[in-house]
Amino acid sequence: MAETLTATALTLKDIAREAGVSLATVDRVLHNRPGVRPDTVRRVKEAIARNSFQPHVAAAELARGRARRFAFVMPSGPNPFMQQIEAYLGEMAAWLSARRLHVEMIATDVFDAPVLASSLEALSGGYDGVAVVALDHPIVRAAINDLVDAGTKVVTLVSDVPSSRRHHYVGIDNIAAGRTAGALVGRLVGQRSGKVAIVAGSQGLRDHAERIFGFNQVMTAEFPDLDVLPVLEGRDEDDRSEQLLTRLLGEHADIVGLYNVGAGTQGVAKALSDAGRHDVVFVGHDVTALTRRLLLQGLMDAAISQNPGHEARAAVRVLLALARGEPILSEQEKIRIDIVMRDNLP
Amino acid sequence: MAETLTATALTLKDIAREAGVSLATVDRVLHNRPGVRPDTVRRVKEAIARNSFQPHVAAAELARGRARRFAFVMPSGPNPFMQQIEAYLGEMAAWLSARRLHVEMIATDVFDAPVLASSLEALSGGYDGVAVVALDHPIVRAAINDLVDAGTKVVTLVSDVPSSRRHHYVGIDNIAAGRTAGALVGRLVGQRSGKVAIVAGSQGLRDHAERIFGFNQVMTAEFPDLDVLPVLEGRDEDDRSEQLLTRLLGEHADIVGLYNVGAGTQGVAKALSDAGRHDVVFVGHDVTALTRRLLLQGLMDAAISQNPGHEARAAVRVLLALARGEPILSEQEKIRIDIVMRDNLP
DNA sequence: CTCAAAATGAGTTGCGTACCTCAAAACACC
DNA sequence: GGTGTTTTGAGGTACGCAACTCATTTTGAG
Repeated sequence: MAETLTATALTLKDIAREAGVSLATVDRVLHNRPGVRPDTVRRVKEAIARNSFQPHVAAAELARGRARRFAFVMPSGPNPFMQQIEAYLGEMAAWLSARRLHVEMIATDVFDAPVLASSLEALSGGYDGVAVVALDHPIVRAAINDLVDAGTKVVTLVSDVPSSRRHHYVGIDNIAAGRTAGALVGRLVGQRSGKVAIVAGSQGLRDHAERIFGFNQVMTAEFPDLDVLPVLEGRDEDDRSEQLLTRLLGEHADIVGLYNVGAGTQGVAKALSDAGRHDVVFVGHDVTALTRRLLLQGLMDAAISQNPGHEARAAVRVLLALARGEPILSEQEKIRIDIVMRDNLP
Repeated sequence: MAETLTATALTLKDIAREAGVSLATVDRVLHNRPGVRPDTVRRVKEAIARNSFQPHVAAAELARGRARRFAFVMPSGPNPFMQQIEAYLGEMAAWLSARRLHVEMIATDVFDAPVLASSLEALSGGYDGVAVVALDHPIVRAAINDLVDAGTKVVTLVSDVPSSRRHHYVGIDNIAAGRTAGALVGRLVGQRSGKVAIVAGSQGLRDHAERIFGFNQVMTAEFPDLDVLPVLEGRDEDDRSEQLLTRLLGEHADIVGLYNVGAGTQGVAKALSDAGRHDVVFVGHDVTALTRRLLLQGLMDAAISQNPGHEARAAVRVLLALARGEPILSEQEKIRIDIVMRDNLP
């Protein structure tokens, strides 16, 4: 009836006795310090495994003395999504402080590869962990690898650099996000047939390109009656997005669906609204003050959300687990693709 | 450019000096131990607040020595959702063990109020925290309150007992879940008009009643063309749900939507399938092996999910935070209502 | 067998808090 | 002013581990 999920608590001393060595040797093995014969290492590790020994996190943390320092390298300029991440980190202040963790925000131009790379290089040595919203570019990749080689734990945030040796990626699967958007547009359009517009920041951005790819995948395969128009590149700017979309709406009276891949939402909404096209199914990304309002008004139909709060906390937890050498709870740290409609607005 | 989110680390000794008292007195204040003059308490608390002092979690945890014991009181019998929660707790074994936390699963008949109540009473004193899937019944409420009075931290899981003095509820807002289901059915049905069926376990279950309430709210307000039929009570059993629904489908040729509020999904799917009614928009709850298959097949259109992994972890984290006297990260522990369609299946 | 190098043992200190004891001081009351 | 009670101080021990020193043992090469 009652079943215990955890073992009884052993200490390093017990492991030392078990392995027939001294505490000092166990310590050397545990921290990969030199000067232990391979055979002895094996014996100690076996004793650890045999008893499924876990070092007491609290004791280890207390003993190491120094506080840990993490840096969050984020885009400069006003970006609501990033501001939310920052705000959520602020909410964790007490949590961080109780664990003697220091988190610093570092703003830089993450869209300029050399600038970003030098910002990263500048961090070397000073931090135990770095979370970075990274551009996928060779020079950035090299900077990340340098950090990793210097012993710093690195996680990419929101936008990944899969070719680098970063320890972890905290963000969504953008192809799946695009697919989800496609399915939503297609399903919500219903019986009608017509054209579907796409507004993106730039097809050069990895995440945007992936979303568009996923979106087209679904549209082609499942909604052949819907005709996807060429992508408008609004550069995530409101004005430009509005102009481009306004022109497109004028050219095509039969647009029934719209996928806004990135930011520039304000402009997209204005174009739709001014053209009186409230019937167009409008799917976009992220829950912000603006998209929340648009959803409630009914102008926007659904938002694909990646929960900035979760991303911020996951990044911190992953960096901490990496720094401590703990395993990562991958299920917990995986960022899910949330579909947000009016009635499940968080 | 760089901005620090945390303060520098003080210790209790610093606070003692600041307040002009001894360490012992600070300790007494911090742990609400008797024998300190109100005026002195104030001075100490002021010093703590003035420096926004946070006790070092690791040190506190180490010093207290005893491990913490938590109990999870869950339904006996084969319930896939509960099995998932249990599985996720198993995945946390290393995490729990590194923090010297002991979690025990206790199976009982949670649908029998007296049985559940006595199971709860039996826990008194033995545990630091209890998570319980609770029926909302006066005798259960009393048992929960007794636990709370005995100093045990109590969280309700999945199903709440709001009238009790439980410290926290880990689960979704079921009215909002019902509303979301309603919006999905309405939107996915599209232009068509017709009837909508509801299959529930029982309207006596709080969570089911709340979901139906939310569902009807949305249908009435936003989809007047859809006619909601009386609720079928399938008791969460496959056979019964299938029979009832099969009859209903026979009686009404114009059913265009279906909301399955609880379990019995297998039966509901069979009824739909056997009747050849693949066109009916089918929205249900929870992502299990079955609903996953149905979503991929296209027989089911969307599942409202409450992420059992998140619930399991949140319950543990909340109990731990309560036991330590730490603040709860409410954003983090809030269980979101996930809309799962084929393309964002987790 | 010798000797240096490598491996290991033994021990210490400190991290910040909890929890405890005992004595001293302050206070209230008559 | 004396009494008893309440409040406070001073100090110690323990928690489990990290990180270090230094002495001792073992090993392997010549």
